[in-house]
Parts: sequence; structure tokens; C-alpha cells
Amino acid sequence: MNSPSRCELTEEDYEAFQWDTREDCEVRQILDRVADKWSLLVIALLDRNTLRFTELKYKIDGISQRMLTTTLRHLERDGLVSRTVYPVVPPRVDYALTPLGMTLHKTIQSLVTWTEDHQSEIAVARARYDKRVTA
Amino acid sequence: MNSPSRCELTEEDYEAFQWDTREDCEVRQILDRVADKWSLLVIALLDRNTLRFTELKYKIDGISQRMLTTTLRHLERDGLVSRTVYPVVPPRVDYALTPLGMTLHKTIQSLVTWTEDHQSEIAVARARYDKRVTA
DNA sequence: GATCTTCGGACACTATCGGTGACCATGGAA
DNA sequence: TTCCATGGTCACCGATAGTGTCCGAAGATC
Repeated sequence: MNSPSRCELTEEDYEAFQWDTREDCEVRQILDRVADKWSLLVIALLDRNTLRFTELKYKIDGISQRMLTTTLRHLERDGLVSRTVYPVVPPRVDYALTPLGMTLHKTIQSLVTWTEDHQSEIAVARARYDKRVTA
Repeated sequence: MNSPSRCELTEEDYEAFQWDTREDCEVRQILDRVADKWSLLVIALLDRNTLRFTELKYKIDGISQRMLTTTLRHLERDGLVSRTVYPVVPPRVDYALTPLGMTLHKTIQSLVTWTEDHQSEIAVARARYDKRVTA
């Protein structure tokens, strides 16, 4: 880790953990975006469904209008989501996954599946931990 | 979405997007934890490696001591990471993935791999978007 | 034609959360 | 005796996310 401006790995690093953990590394930046809690939900919801802004807002419980707007902007900028504006009144804006977004969807779905499959184990672990701490 | 205190889905919801998006749903809570940017890095780094606190702090560029502490506490509570304290001076604390954490590692690694595989596409999309916006 | 409604979004304000730097305990090294 | 290394904790502060309000435009209603 000698050159902070590049994403280079020594062989030692490769052996040890295979990917760059430097903050300014592009992979890190994309991961931060993709692993965002709202982004995950948006991408998961847009699988096979074109949705309007209001539909997304309705389906994602707890998201604010502002966060949905910024999340969609980010995803659009990254080429994961397409935004189609219809010049009608009241306005209609459709959001859908791009082909690139669809490739990501598989991975995100596996994350969701993992969570569903292991939520009881996690609940048990949490209960055990809390018991240990308060004891 | 009529009962805010339970994680129940109507058949319509299942057809439409397959998982609960309610904010108080346990899956959502676990996802928020697991999809955290620091958690991702910690889990990825702990693959096949037991690491000490300082090693993690050194390897994860940009993480503060407080965030590393809280992230590790969360992961420990969720049963994904084990914490071993050696009663020596100066203190020595080892962190490692639990079996449960190892099952998550595969998914996280696929997320990282996706990011690596598509970072150039994303860079292109971003450039195009920025050009369109500033134009 | 006045007014209401709808939808996507901008904006100002506020609360919360993460970052920063100081401090701590301890025993061995210098 | 002083210093340091290690794994933390804590108080403070700024950035970031959340909340509520307002908006623009056209069609429906009266």
C-alpha cells in the first residue's frame, strides 16, 4: 500500500485478500453505491417490473421522497436503471433496470436469499449475544 | 401492506417482487447490516484470515477506529464474526469469520466480483451521464 | 374561469450518524 | 522511570439523511 492514488495490489495482498481495500479505489466506490440499503431495494423491486416513481415510493416502506430521488439518480448515473419521462400531465416517469442492472440483480437476489435463509440463525445469535452482554 | 407489525406478504406482492419491503421487516434489518459498506469489507478481509483489530484497521483504508469497533460489534452480535481476547499486555484480540459468516462470504465475494467485472461499464455510464447533464 | 387534483421533484430545515482527537489501562522495553 | 503498543471508550462536531412544504402544468369538476 505505497501508492495511494492507484489501485495496485502486491502479490502478497492478492494472496491475503484478493481485492483492493483502498478508499479511493473504484471498486470501493462502486461497492458503496451498490451496497446502499435503498439501492438494494430499488434494484430488487425493478426486477422484471417497470415502476413509476410513486409506485417505488409506495412499495419501499420508509423511504423519503428525497432519498428515492437521489438513489434513482445515482443508479441512473451508474447505468443500472433507465429513466423514461413521458411529457404528459400529471408527469409520468418510468424506471426500469438496464441490461447492466439485470446482471447485478442476480447477485443482489442471492444476498436477499441468504438473508432469508439465515435470519433465524442471526436472531438466535443476537439473542445469545444480548444475553451475554447484559449478564 | 396493512399490518405494519408483521412480515406478511399478499400473493400479489409475491408475484410482484417476492420479498417484503416493509421497514420493520427482519430481512430489511439484516440487509441493512450486511450491506453496510464497512461490514462488506470486514467480511471480505476475514475470509480465510484471522486478523487482529489493528490489522483490520490498517487494511481497511479510511475506516475510523470507532466505526471498526462498532462494525465488529454488530457482526459479532449477528454471529458472523468471532472475537477472541487474549489476556496479554498489550491486549490482543483476534477476529475471524464464524461458519455462518463464511456462508455469507461467498455472496459478498460475488458482489465484489461483479463490481470488478463491470467497473469499466459503470465508468462509461457515469461519463455519459455527466456529459448529458452538463450539456 | 376558479379551483382542485395529481405526480415528480426541488428546497430549507432538522435530526441523526459517522469522523476526529483525546484519553485510558497495563506491563515490558529502553 | 519513562515510554510505548494495543484495543478500546468518550465527547464533540460536521456531513448526511429524513421531514415537511412548496411548485408547475393541465385536465376534471362545478
